[in-house]
Amino acid sequence: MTKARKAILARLKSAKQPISVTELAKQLSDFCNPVTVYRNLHYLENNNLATSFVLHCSDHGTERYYSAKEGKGHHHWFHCESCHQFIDLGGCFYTEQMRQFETEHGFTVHDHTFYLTGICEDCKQELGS
Amino acid sequence: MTKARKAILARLKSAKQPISVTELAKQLSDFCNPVTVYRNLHYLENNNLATSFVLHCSDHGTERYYSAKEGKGHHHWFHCESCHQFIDLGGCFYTEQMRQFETEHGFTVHDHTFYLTGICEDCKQELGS
DNA sequence: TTATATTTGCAAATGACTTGCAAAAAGCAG
DNA sequence: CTGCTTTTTGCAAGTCATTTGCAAATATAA
Repeated sequence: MTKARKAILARLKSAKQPISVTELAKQLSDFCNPVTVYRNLHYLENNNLATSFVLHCSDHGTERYYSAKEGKGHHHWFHCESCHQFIDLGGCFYTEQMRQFETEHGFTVHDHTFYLTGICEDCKQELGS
Repeated sequence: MTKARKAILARLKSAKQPISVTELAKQLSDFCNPVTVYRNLHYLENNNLATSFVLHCSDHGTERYYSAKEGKGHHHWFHCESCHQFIDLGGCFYTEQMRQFETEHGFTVHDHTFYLTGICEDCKQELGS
């Protein structure tokens, strides 16, 4: 495992929440090229060391967010469109419902996407709304 | 309302399922410029005549999909990554859960995204899997 | 430690989506 | 209708996330 790869994975782990490629590349800019970040994220995801999802945020547009895969199954998140922090909503609570949809409609689910966007508690206070 | 606008809205209505801007622009290519499609979709969404969401599909990448807003509240969809048809999962079933998350975490939800991707019944048979 | 395979950086491409600007169409007052 | 103001359109060009070709650099294996 190369040092760039190691650094990227380490940053994903320390982040404790999903992080966009743009942000990750910025943070590691002294360390490696953005292209290397993209390529290693693909590598990590293919090798089950990271997961990602695409999220659209009004400030930053549509971006893919990555997090380290460390045992604790699939999670869903709330994203604050003011401070851009994520809040963990806990483990995936849709497995059962997805099974139901599968039998009801006959399709096979390969993936699912769920996330919330809005304003977090702290930002609500700061913005006085 | 201009003829381009009318045509776009008509197509959204006749589609009965979300349609990507790319696809919509292709279908209306004899009729108006893609830029006009983009601009009118923004107009329609701002005026509550259309809704959209961002979906990532392995074949077509990340695109925004639009549908006409005709009374019948917020819906969620399954997207087949083979034939690229959508299957309606019915009205939104997350309102209650979202309220719960809001009180639990103190944030205010502005929007939520949920969709499934996979292979539909018909395509499973055709692909013999 | 040399030969082979993988990874990196750079430059350039892709593709969805946006924007500036001047011409064309739509609305509107008289 | 007709002239005038506002909105919309098309075109060209620009963003921005993400990908790709290629040759140099690094890692891995024999």
